[in-house]
This record gives sequence, C-alpha cells and structure tokens, in this order.
Amino acid sequence: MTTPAKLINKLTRSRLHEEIVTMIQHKIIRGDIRPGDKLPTERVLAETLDVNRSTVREALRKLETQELVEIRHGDGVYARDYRDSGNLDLIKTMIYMDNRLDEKVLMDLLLFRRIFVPEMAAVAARNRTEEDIRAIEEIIFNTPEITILERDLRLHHAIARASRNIIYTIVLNFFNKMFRDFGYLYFDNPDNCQHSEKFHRDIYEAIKGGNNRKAHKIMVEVLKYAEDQIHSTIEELKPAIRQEK
Amino acid sequence: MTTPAKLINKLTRSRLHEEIVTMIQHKIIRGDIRPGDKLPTERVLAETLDVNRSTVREALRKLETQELVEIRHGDGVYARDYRDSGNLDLIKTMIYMDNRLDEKVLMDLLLFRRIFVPEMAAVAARNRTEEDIRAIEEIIFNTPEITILERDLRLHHAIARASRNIIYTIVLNFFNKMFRDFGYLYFDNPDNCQHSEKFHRDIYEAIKGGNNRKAHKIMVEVLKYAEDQIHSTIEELKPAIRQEK
DNA sequence: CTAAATTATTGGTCGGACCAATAGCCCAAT
DNA sequence: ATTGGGCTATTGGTCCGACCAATAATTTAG
Repeated sequence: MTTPAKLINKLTRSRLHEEIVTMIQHKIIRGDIRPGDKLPTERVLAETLDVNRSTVREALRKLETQELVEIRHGDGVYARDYRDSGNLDLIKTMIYMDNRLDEKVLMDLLLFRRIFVPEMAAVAARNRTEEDIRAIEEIIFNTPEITILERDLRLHHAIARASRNIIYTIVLNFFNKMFRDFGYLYFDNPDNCQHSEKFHRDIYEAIKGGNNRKAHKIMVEVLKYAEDQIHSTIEELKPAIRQEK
Repeated sequence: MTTPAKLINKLTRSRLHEEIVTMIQHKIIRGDIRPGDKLPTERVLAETLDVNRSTVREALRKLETQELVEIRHGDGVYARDYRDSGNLDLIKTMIYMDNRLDEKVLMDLLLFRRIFVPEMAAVAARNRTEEDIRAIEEIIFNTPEITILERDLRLHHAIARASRNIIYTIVLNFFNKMFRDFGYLYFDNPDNCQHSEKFHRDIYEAIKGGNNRKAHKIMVEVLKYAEDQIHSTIEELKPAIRQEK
C-alpha cells in the first residue's frame, strides 16, 4: 500500500476512488491480501495513498458492494474470499488483471455460455410474444448503421428478453458486457461476420416459429463455431502479445 | 423523495446510506423512477432526505456498482434500466421488494437452476481432484453440528469448486445466497431433509467415481423433487401470507 | 479469577469548502 | 440563419476537520 494513487495516470484517470478500487481488487484477487486479512484503517489508507478519507470510503463502498471486503463498524475492514462472491463483475477484473487475456477464465466463460445460451434461446422460442418478434426484426433488418458486433449483442439481448425470464436477461447482460470487449476476437474476421448474418436470420426464424429444439440446435452450432474461431485467433495472437509487454 | 430517511427504523438501522440505497433501488425497480430519468442532484437529495451529502454519495456509489444509476461528472445522476444490468444482486431485491415473495422471479430462479446445477455437477465429476473429494467428504460426513440446509449449501459450493470453473462457482454462490433465505420452504419438511441426506451420498458417489452422466441425472432428479415440494409449500402458505399484511 | 466498567480504536455521519467536468447560454464570425 | 468559440452556472469529485457510534482491548471492582 505504498503507491501514491494521486500520481497514477494523472492525465487519463477520471475518478480517484476508482484507482483505489482497482488497486485493492487486484491485491485481493492476486492473493497479496488474503481472505480474512484485516486491511489498514480508513485513516491509514487515506494517509498512505495521499488521498482524503472520504475518497477511500467511496472506494470501500464499491468493494463492499462487490463482496470483496467486509466492513465492520468499530472493528475494521476485512478481505473476503472472492471465490465466495456471487458477483459476476469480478470476472471482468480477473480477465484483465495483468493487462493480458487470462485464457483459463475466458475458457470458463465460453463453457458456461455454451450451456446457457442455447437453453435461453429454446425458452425464448417457447415464451416469445409478438412484441418480442418485432423487436428482433427491428434489430436484424433495420439497423444497418451499427456494427455487426453491436447487432449481435442486441439480438442476444432481445432473445433474453423474449425468454421472459429475468435471470436469463441479467446473465445474458453479463455476457454482453464481456463480449463487447472480446468480440473483436471473432468479428475481425469477415468470414465470421458473414456467418453471423446467416445465423441471425436462422435463429430469428426458429424463435418466430416457436421451434425451441431448432433454436437450441442453431445456438449450439454457432457457439461451437465461434469458440473454434476464438481459439484459433488467440493462438495467432499469442506471439504478438508476448512481446507486447 | 420526501421520506426523511433519518426517521426510518431509527432503532433497527445500522447504516444510513443503506436506507437510501434501498429506497432508490425500490423506486427504480418498481418504475417510479424510469430509465433515463435524471435523479435530483446530490445536494438536493441530501437536503430532501435530511442527511449529509457524503452519505448520499456513498449510497450512490453502491447504486452505481449495482448498475442501477449512471453518474456523470458535471451533469447529473441518471437511472438505468435494471433489465440491462448484469448484476445478480438485484434479484434478491426484486424478490423481497414488497415484503412478500415475488413468485414469478422465484420460478425464474428455479428454472435457471434446473439447467445450471446439473451441468455444474457433471463438469465437477469430470474435473474434480482428490482434494475436492476430501472437501466434500468432510462436509457430508464430518459436520453433524450444522443444519441440513447449511450442509446442503456447502456441498453445492464444494461441487462448484470441484468443477474448476470460476463462473460456475460465482453463479452457484449467488444461488446459495438466495436459498439461504428460501431454503426453509424445502427443509422445514422432515421428509425432505431425509431425501436430501440420501441425495448427498448419491451425488458424492457419482462425483467421486467421475461419473458425469450419473451426477447430472441425480441433480436433475433432486431439483425436480425440490421444485415440486417448494411449489406445494408456497401454495399452502398463500392463505397465511395474504392476511399477514 | 470473573465480570463489569472504562478506554482506545475504528467505521459512520456531518458541515462546509474548493476543484473539475459538463451543459447551456450568449455572442461573434461566416 | 448557422456555426463556432468562449463564458458561466450547475453538478459531481475531492478535501478538511470535527464529532457520533459500535467494537475490542484494557482496566478495575467484586
């Protein structure tokens, strides 16, 4: 806890307390601070980081919401086990931590998606309303101005809504947040873009027709294809990444 | 925004800013504040609620982390669409909001779990290490002092760990948080407790044996059984709940 | 030696001040 | 009339110093 936060990226940073959040996040996830460890007091943290105590507190409020620390009035601040957290936001932090892709976590993400998304599509095919269909049509046929990545994300979001299950929607939103950042691994390839356009039409037909088995099948296939592409893209990128940092 | 937060539960409350978080959470999820709406400024909120601006800010920090509001420096605070959030914590708030079980959300939760948990168990059966097996044994055979509910939660957590997939672990933690509150709907019935004890032994054997199909099947069956029980419990409780409030 | 009371420590709230980013307005140049 | 730049009021971000409230450690009374 010796780095003067004020000096970090004095030009690029927008909010001081977020620097502190990131710093402590990393220390906890990396294991420098272990579960159960007592953090320095707010006053000590403020002095050490050369910021005001209010700023430290705002940072701690975020870490508390992320379930990374437990704050006990009159006692102190304690680190929690991030593996006991139910907060998906941590995944993003984990993947980005060392300024490089954490491949294992990305694989975990893809495996989870492979199970979740087809099921969501099947439920959507069963539960979708006419309104949902129109929303999907609007995205596929009436948004030439946005990128294929963005259209893909919105389509998935619309499908999640069509499932009429709020859990599906929220989990899908989490995926979209991830793939807004990693989508380039797939959509930088023109072949893949073309593949996705066909997929959009196919899944639309399946959901419109209420064909849940077909919707499931289409999703499984496109995810499998996408995973393969992402894998090979990463393999290609590896040498470049190695010498980058 | 007229309720004086200071006066709410002056005896039971621990932290003032959490009252404010809850109040604004409810207004957003209930639709009193709609997506895109501009909230009052921090200074106005502070004056209206009769609290200090720092307290308001700590509340807003939490709401921001939960993706319920967007804070723009120099501009203001805007409500976001909670259905666009990727934050599972909101589910708990939604279920509890009107001081009664939101049945639809609970059904959504059970449907999601029915897909997710068996898959997790199958992956665990494939990936579990000897250390994972020992952890599971410890929970099943060596913790007579804890309730069956608590043992069940810990077992699921251990299985999630054994899957060696951090996404599974985090999503499972979210479920556990939910069922720590709703578990009584199932475990208040002695028959169900006995059923669970058998289930614990069965799933342990399947995972230890690396039998992923069997682990999957066992989970599907126990979840189906549990869902039926929960449904009937809720039906029984309905009259009592109606006259309660 | 135990239990109650005291004290020091630590998080929670307060009030008021100033910094920094943004939006909205006004005015000049085109 | 439109556009562009600059001014200004508004609003969030940070800082300072003070006091309240819960907890744990210490001391004291029994």
